Amino acid sequence: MKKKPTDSELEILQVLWTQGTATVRQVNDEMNKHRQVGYTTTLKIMQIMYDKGMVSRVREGKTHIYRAEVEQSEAQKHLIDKLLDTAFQGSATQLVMQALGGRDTSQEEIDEIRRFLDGLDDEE
Amino acid sequence: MKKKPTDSELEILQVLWTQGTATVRQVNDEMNKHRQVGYTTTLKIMQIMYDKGMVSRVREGKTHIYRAEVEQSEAQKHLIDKLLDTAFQGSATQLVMQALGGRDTSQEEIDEIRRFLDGLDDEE
DNA sequence: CACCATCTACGAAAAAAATCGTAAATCATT
DNA sequence: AATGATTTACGATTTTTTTCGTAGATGGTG
Repeated sequence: MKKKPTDSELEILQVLWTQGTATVRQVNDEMNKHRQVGYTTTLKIMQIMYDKGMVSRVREGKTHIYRAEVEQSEAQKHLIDKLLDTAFQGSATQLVMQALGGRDTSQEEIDEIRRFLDGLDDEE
Repeated sequence: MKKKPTDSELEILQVLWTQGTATVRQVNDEMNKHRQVGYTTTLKIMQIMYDKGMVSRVREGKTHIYRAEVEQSEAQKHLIDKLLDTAFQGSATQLVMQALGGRDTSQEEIDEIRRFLDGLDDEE
């Protein structure tokens, strides 16, 4: 899966990632909480994703139950790579600081990141 | 500037951000270090960006000298917001960890982020 | 079994982005 | 002033993505 998912594809993947599996209707309902999209539009995109191998599906009665075939972490990594490349001149540090600044981050989260950083030290 | 720049626009902005100002040719040359793009293609996109107000330009002899009218940090913030929303379920922490893990981060950078986190504590 | 609601399949259209060819303008040099 | 190189302007084409209408299939219910 080399190529970057489109925005719509990402929206759909997101639903599948959190729900594990879902029908077109479930995905569409979920998307409509955020913005209005027609059912057949969602269906079409999911069919395209199926053709691309980004999702798999099994027939259950007359409906299809979909599952993401792209690892969330994989996709995230790609997107970050891309972002680093196109907007942060490759500096992960800059990205991290921008992600944390200008956004309210709870103390727990900050601590969690500290522990994460501690883990990084050891590995090298 | 509410709307997200396209990928090509970002590539161009990136050059302008680092160089300060640049002609179409300079931008195009820079882009061709990474991938092959025709001169008129770059020109066209920069003209579109000019129409959108994303860049400004001054005439210097027969050429135009362009400058980004979008703050890099502004654009970065938007992009991160978008990314958080579409691929990280809104968790900045997850994004940060993904950005740092699976990538080799130097000790200095880690320390820099630590100091940055220390700064965040105080503010609350 | 007929009806109804819901689903998938298919294709076309619309919208958004990217690419490039051609022509006209500009400038430097002869 | 004519030539040549480089630039901008403009428009057309192509490609990618999104959207949706319509038709046909399926399954449940009376």
